[in-house]
Amino acid sequence: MQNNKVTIHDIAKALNLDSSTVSRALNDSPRVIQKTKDIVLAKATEMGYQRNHLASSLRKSKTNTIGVIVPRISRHFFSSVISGIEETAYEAGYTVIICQSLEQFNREKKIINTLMGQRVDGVLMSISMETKDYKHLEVLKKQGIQLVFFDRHCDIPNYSNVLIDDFNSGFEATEHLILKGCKHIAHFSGPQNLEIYKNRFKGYKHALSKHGLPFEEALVFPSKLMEEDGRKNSEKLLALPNPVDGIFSANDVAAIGAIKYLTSNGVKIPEDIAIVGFSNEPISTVINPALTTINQPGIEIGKAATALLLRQITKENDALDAQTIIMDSNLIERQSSKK
Amino acid sequence: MQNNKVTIHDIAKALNLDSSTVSRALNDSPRVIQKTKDIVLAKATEMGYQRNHLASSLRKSKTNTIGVIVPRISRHFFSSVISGIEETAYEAGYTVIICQSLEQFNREKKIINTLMGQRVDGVLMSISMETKDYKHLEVLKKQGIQLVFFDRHCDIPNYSNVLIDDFNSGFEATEHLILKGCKHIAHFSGPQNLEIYKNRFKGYKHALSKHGLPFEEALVFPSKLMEEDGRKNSEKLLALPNPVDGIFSANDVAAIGAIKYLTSNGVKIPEDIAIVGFSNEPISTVINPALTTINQPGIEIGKAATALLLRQITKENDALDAQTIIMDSNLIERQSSKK
DNA sequence: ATTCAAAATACAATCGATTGTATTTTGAAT
DNA sequence: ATTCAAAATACAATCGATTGTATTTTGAAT
Repeated sequence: MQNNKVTIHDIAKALNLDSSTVSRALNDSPRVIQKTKDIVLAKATEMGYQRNHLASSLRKSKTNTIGVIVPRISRHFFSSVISGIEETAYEAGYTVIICQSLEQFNREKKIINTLMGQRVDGVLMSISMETKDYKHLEVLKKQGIQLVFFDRHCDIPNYSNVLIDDFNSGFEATEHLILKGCKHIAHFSGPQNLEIYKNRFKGYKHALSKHGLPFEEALVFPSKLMEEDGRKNSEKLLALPNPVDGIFSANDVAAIGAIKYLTSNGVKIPEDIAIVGFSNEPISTVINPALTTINQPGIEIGKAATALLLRQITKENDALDAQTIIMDSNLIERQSSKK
Repeated sequence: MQNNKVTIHDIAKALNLDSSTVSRALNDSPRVIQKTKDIVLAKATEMGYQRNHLASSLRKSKTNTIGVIVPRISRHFFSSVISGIEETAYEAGYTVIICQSLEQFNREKKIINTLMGQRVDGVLMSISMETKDYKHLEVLKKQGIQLVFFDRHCDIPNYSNVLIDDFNSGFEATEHLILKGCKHIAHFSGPQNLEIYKNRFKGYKHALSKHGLPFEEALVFPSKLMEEDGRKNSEKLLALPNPVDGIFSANDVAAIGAIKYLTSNGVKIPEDIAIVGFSNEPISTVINPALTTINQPGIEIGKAATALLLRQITKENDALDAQTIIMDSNLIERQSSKK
């Protein structure tokens, strides 16, 4: 009928006990006899008691809540990371608050503030494309809130990371194209303030140099890697005097844009231009031709990042050093590069 | 250096004021003179004060937090609804906690419990495919927590909903196939405990009867509408004595599975079999042939559901009746049905 | 029956912010 | 200078759970 807000005091009154005993009984404390625990538990269930998480957290100054910030949850890679995070967090009795920065620096800052106000015990994040300034992250750390980056990290000391080897994956993607016989390989690069895109780019350059191919600035197309960027880059690329025969795109979405534009303009993929993407988004298997890409183990990254964060949260002294965990990634060959 | 946990008491001490005055100053109360407000605000900023949301919510018994439960965030429809929810909630000063049931009834129940423990002010949800029992939702309501369904609702009285007209959309999808000349139209149906799938199915039947086509039980393929289900249904469907020339799938994912299976088995789409999906997932534009589908305005549904929930939360008397809002949906014609 | 350590439970303070009521300060009017 | 209502600020209780300390109860040993 009415607002059913049962507290431990109500249970205590009903049983002629003190609220402290009820609290200890509900928390299975050794200081309360089993018989009392049974009685309290039965009464709590009967009265529909729900522990007030706010009051409990306030008193313990521990919320058992972690915040997660991703650029956008609609990216399959991020939603699979989140699934991994939830699984590990849930097993450890933690609640997860998921937030999207939508690639906007201002939203990222506001989210950090909200999460601090909510007194989360820790934060897992992948920074936005616009993030170049890290003051908001230092504030977090100063508040004693643990922070672990996954995928899109910051190259600053004393922060923990769970990553894949972007340099090596970029290298692998590019070398794959070279081994397929490509000689003029373009690169769709992402914002260079993000380490991941910087490293994929470096891997590309390294593969060229290892195989004696010249690096040409004109073959590098920087963008935010949206589908539209993939189309526009492809248009420019077709206008180059020296025809391109391979593309390594720093993500799948831009690669998809390229495939759509190129095929509808009569370019044969992979015969004329072979393409490799990055992330193994589900659409990479649906597009025709299917897209060769680098698989990132999202769920495992989420689990590892959460496990690391929880270790940092529950350690007694704050002496646990920052660490970086590198997860395995691998190239999946599909039609778009099968020459 | 150390845990920077500034409270209103610290500010009060530093300024030789009472904490109540500091609290009122920070909340811009008319009971505090502007000069004092300025001083307090400056000091709060200087000391790096962050309001403790837990303490504030506990005292006010209002968290300004809403919980969102979706089957899975990786479905584009749901992530777009979430974007709409976040936008409206954020503008109104609410924080959003996003949870995934992963289509599991047990997870849904646990999530409801967690959200009650977190003392959310309201919940927006789309139920899981396994949900047939609504006791956990009644508990929510008894606790005085407002609930609004979107998309996957329950057909029980006194709950608010934001929906599209699934019956009519199912009708439109099927009639579209009929107008394209299809005579033997199969239906990939979803779990019939969910109203949306029941209504899409009803729409399908209505279209058949309106156009004088017989309804055949053998042409209905019930499943959980995963990609694999689409493949398996297609396999069975090809084995039917009377060849099918059209498919209305209750979601895009199963339709994609069908397109993949059928095209790789030499069936021409749309010439041999025309296909219509449901939801307008992004992959429906990437698949070849592109999939005709029903567009659901995710962002608008999210906004409308949140606005309705907030109205219910902030109304004084609990006399606001439950209401159902129907949002516009429309058929998008693509290659998969262009005969 | 009495003693007394151990076991069980009660008391009371606390987490940090809010808010109704009480007190002090301000400054215009005399 | 005094008065006094209005303005500003202080006092104290409170939200609900937790936890260190104090008190009561239990039951074995005498």
